[in-house]
Parts: sequence; C-alpha cells; structure tokens
Amino acid sequence: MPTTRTIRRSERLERLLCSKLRPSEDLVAYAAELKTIANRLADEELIDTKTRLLKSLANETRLKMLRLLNEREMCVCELTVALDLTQPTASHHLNILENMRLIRDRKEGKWVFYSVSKPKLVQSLFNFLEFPE
Amino acid sequence: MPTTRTIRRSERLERLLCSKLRPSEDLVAYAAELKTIANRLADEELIDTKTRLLKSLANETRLKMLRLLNEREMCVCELTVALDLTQPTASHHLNILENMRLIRDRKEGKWVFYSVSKPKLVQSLFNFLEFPE
DNA sequence: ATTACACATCAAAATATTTAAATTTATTCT
DNA sequence: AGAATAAATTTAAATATTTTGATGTGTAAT
Repeated sequence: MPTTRTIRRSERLERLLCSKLRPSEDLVAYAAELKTIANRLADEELIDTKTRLLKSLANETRLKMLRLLNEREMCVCELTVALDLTQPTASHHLNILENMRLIRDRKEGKWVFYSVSKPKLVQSLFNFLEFPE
Repeated sequence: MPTTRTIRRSERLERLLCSKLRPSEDLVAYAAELKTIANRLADEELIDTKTRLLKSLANETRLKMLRLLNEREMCVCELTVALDLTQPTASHHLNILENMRLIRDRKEGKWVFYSVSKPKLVQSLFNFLEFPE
C-alpha cells in the first residue's frame, strides 16, 4: 500500500505533467518510466560496489596513503611517520584500502609492507582526480 | 616539542633502519625524507579538494542522481519518484552535488530542473568506476 | 491580496565514520 | 622458554553524515 509520502510525490508528479513541461500525460506510466530509468542506469548491486569503492577513497588519510604506496612499498611504521598517524589509525585505514583490494601486504619478519595492488585502477583514479577544471 | 607518540614512532623507524630493510641509516634524515615525499605527493590543499570531490560522490543516492542527470535533465519531484526519496532528502543531496559544481540548476516556474554541469568530468568518473576488475 | 504550490532550509534524531588507548597476535632474538 | 616488538584488533568516545518533519521562500494562478 502506498504511503502518504508516495501519494504526495505522485501528486507533485501529476501537477508537473499538467504543466506540459513533460510529454507524458499518464501519471502511472510516467512514474514507472522514471523508476525504470533509475533501475537501468543504477542497479542496486553495481551502485553498492561503486559506492563502497568511492567511500574507501573519500578520505584524506587514505588518499595520501594511496599516493605514497603508488610511489613505493612502505611498512606501517613508515606510513605513521610520513603522515603523522598513530599506529592503530594507520592500520585501520590500511585495512579499508586492503578490503577494497586497492593495496596488498607482504610480511617480512615483524614488519608488514604495503603496496598498490591494482596500479592501473589507481592510475585511472588519479587521472580522474587530475581532470582539468 | 615531540610528543610521546612521535618518540614512539621514531623508535620504530629506527629499529626498521637497524634491520637493514631500508638503505638509510640516519633516523632524522629518513624521517624527513618520508615527510617530504608525503608533502610532495599530497599537498594539503590538493588533497582537501580531491577528498571533498570524492566525498560528494561516495553516496548511493548521489551516484544514482548523477547517472540519471547524465541521461537527462530532471526536476526535484521527478528525482524523488525515480529514487524513492523525500523532497528534503533529494534537495540535500542535490545541494551537495551542486556545491561541487557537478550539477547545475535551471528554474522554470515553480520547478527547478537539474542537469550535469561538467559532462566530461562526469564521463571521466564513470570511466574510472567502470574500470575492469 | 489570497491561496496553492515546488523547492530550500532548519532542527533534531538516527546512523556511520574516525580516532586512539588498551589489548592481543605473531614474529624474532636471546 | 621468555622478553621484545610490529602490527592487528577491540572498545569507546568524538565527529561527521544522512534523514525527515516542520517551516520558510519565491512563483503563479485566481
């Protein structure tokens, strides 16, 4: 059953159609069309995957880490010095990047060295970020 | 004056240098080198700008909106129907995208129509997001 | 002028993210 | 085996983001 909100949205859409700013005159058909476009362009699973990728990147510390690791492999203690972080904070952010498979780790003795695991994907990100204007 | 945390970080870095896993043997010089690399690759202003851009994109609703608006101009009430949102929620997210200049608005009577304002930048984003693997 | 309306804005609650002290785990060295 | 130690994990507090009901603003129709 439709909620009050849904009804209110339909009423607004209907008044938009009455205004002739849109070709359609059939409220139900037009609402269905809008939802269909949304589903076609942005299916839930794809959007979820892409949003999680963007969320993992949308953080100053993680973006800096990715730039550093794109330059060369570093262990956690090097990253804490380079970026002025506590060790748990560094580990937390590294874990988020690693979960998204953007970086990988290599253990050597007591140290854990991180590096970019998908250089082409990371380059594609930097290309986007450097987009002019 | 250095904090306890800074001292602890330096001690770890010193032990890393003792392990010979890194060419440098000079703690102070190596710490300075790490910070220099960080600053060169990721100056604060650039990182802040890029992080704000990524944050504006790292949300399911806003990513869906951008895909829809990339297809065609829509007014707020169309977006609320397409994406099943309340009107204030839609306005809130549109405002965030508009603040980042990703979309723009055009007023017609009582309606406000939004569209992508930087198609090439948006295309560059979608290229990155569609990156294989 | 009054009313209706589309959308913006405010305010408060719900939810998610970030941070770091404390602790645990796993490795090395003696 | 025991001590030292790099990093991971846990936990809780601080901070930021998201959501929506209520209200404000500007436009258009009567």
